[in-house]
Amino acid sequence: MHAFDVLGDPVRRRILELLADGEMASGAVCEVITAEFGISQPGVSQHLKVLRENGFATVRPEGTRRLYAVNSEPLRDIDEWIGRFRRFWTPRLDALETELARGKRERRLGRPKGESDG
Amino acid sequence: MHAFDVLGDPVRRRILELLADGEMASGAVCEVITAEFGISQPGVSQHLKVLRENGFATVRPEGTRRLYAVNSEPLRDIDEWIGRFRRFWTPRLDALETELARGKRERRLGRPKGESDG
DNA sequence: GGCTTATATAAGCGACTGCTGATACCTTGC
DNA sequence: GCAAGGTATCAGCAGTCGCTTATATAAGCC
Repeated sequence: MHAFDVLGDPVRRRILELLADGEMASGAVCEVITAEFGISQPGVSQHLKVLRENGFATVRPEGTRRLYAVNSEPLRDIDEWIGRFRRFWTPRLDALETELARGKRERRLGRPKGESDG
Repeated sequence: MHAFDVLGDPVRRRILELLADGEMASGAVCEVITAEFGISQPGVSQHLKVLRENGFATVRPEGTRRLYAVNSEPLRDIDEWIGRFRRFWTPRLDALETELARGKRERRLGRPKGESDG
């Protein structure tokens, strides 16, 4: 499943918003989602599974609970894809932001300047 | 259809990449997509329709041709949603980028400082 | 008008997704 | 061991999406 497909579902987007504020147990996520979307516990669990299997979330067991947290890598990939279009709404800041983005990428990947992504 | 659903399809993402380089006629898009994905002309036309109807592309007739171009608004919306998670991969530049983003939003919306998005 | 080119729409079908109810799994505490 | 709470998985079904073939629309040219 492609990252954009994962974010195509409003329930999954909402779960990520919840996790953005910090770790949450499956049950806590379930309470909120059940209230807001009216879907069942298995439904929520399946969405958590999709997030897990596509790298958007990590799990950590704690007793009988399972604590979920955001894993930002796929979101970063999406951000980079969107970056291709950013010049459409920030024509002036283009150069600065390209520089910032390049700096970030290099810090992350430990790569020398001037190598392309391919 | 939600913006993320629109981008969930690889064909539509590719079409947007093509349009990012400038206006293109339906037929020209069709040639590339047909070659790369092996789908028919109506298939491509249907994807263009989805992009149109969801505000990702605009059309301009020119003779018998129809010239498509990127409309960046929905992409900008996605960018703002992703922005909520940007601190996960750029913790240090957070403040600077928040400032940049705020500046952009105000320039775009003509709004005074301090009003929230809701 | 009639033919050609460029593009869009319609109808129908298969595949996939997301939901539910039922059930299995795993950890804790008695 | 057994019961209970917390969570994940299974089976099945309905709705949606994307594809194809066939057809319609519209502009240009003779």
